[in-house]
Amino acid sequence: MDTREFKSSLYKQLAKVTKALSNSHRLEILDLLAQGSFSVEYIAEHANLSVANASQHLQVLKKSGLVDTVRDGKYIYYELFDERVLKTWRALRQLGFSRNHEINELLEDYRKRKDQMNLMSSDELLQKLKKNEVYLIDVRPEEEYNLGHIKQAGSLPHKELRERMQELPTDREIVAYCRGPLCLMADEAISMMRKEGLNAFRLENGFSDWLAEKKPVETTVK
Amino acid sequence: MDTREFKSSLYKQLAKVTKALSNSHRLEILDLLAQGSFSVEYIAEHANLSVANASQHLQVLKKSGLVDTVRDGKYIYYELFDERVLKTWRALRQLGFSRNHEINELLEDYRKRKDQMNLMSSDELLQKLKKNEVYLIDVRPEEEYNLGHIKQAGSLPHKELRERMQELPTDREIVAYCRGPLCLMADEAISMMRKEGLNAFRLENGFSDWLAEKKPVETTVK
DNA sequence: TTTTCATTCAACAAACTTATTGAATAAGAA
DNA sequence: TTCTTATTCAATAAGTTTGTTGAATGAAAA
Repeated sequence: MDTREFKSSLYKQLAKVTKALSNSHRLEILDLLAQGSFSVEYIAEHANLSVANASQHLQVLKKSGLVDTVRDGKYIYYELFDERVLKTWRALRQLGFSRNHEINELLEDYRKRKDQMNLMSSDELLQKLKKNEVYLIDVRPEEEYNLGHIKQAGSLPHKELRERMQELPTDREIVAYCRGPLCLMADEAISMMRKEGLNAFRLENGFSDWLAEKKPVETTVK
Repeated sequence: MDTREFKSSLYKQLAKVTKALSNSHRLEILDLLAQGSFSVEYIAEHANLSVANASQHLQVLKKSGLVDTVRDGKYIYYELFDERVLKTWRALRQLGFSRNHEINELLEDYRKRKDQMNLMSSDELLQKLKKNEVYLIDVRPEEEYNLGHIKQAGSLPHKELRERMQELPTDREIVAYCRGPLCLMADEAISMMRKEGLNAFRLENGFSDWLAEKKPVETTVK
């Protein structure tokens, strides 16, 4: 093997990883797996794919070494291979945001149409939590809340919000969060709560960034 | 546009960037552009592509916002859009190395066959440069040396090494470097010098990592 | 053992991506 | 203006990726 051939095969090997990242459904799956490990069925449902199709995408991610599997009973749980996958995904996401004007426009448009969105930074939230000035709710599905959530947050899944609205305090600021900046459950929750006259805010990013910033979390022990 | 549609289009936009990264030739081009800006012809020659093909790949990179162009006289120079592209490329490269066993095996095999490779870390090199204990050569093409090189390094392009071998000192350690860990010109140079009985080492990574570590560089002023 | 059911596989058509060719464009030099 | 030449474009064929369908696996439960 001469130098040129060798060089080409190096870049081809590297491209195996980037090819695995080059599909929008697989990016959405990675973003979901940043929350914890989930079964094929769960992933399929939450990424809006057929089970067979989700399974195929997951196998691509697995072959490239980005995710790993663990069997527990009847289910096979997929999870990110390690910290580095999360770190790279975050770098890519930021690059995508900065280099693609359309993404920012899309997000801004969306948030404008859903009332003017009230964002709170993670540092501000931390301050207010210390002083007990806010009521914090995690609007992700309960499975994800149980795997880990922001310390002091209660679980109020987006799907149950409408019928459980009366549990929320009317005399305090309410902050809602979900997975990350691309997760829209928090946006919908804020808009619903504001319509009811509640003083609701959205945590700027979400749980995956809270984790990355190494801020306090806790797990629901069964 | 409902939430599901909106979500899909967000991930599709993000995938535009990752798709641009999903080809081995484009990765090789990015690695080259980490050295400075170059014309289409130069890039084509150094990445072993036809000019038309290189032009097409460069346009893909440009459309995704990863690179930018500047015209100077007859030539159009392509360059990385900004620091973030470099940062993301480095994160991807590291992830690729860690997740793809074959890459490490390929590199190790290559270096073993080319005599046992003598690597020197960048901190060790910096120490020795201060004490004037090493003779440092940059084996990249002269164009790249002129755009920026490690402080105190002389230019001795890989192609000219054989006929200029007698310029090298026999009583000191010689350290050679090129673009980055995937650049093989330094490896070939070390192996050639060792055959001539010189005490030659390879800088562990290369110029792009030296830059990223913010170690001292200088530019050839014309 | 047999049944159940989460997951994977195999085959296919449709949609993309890629390298190659040769011609077109357009900026600078003569 | 005409010539030169770096770069891009357009057309094509070969190769790859994707989503769908329905059937096959194979581990756990009954």
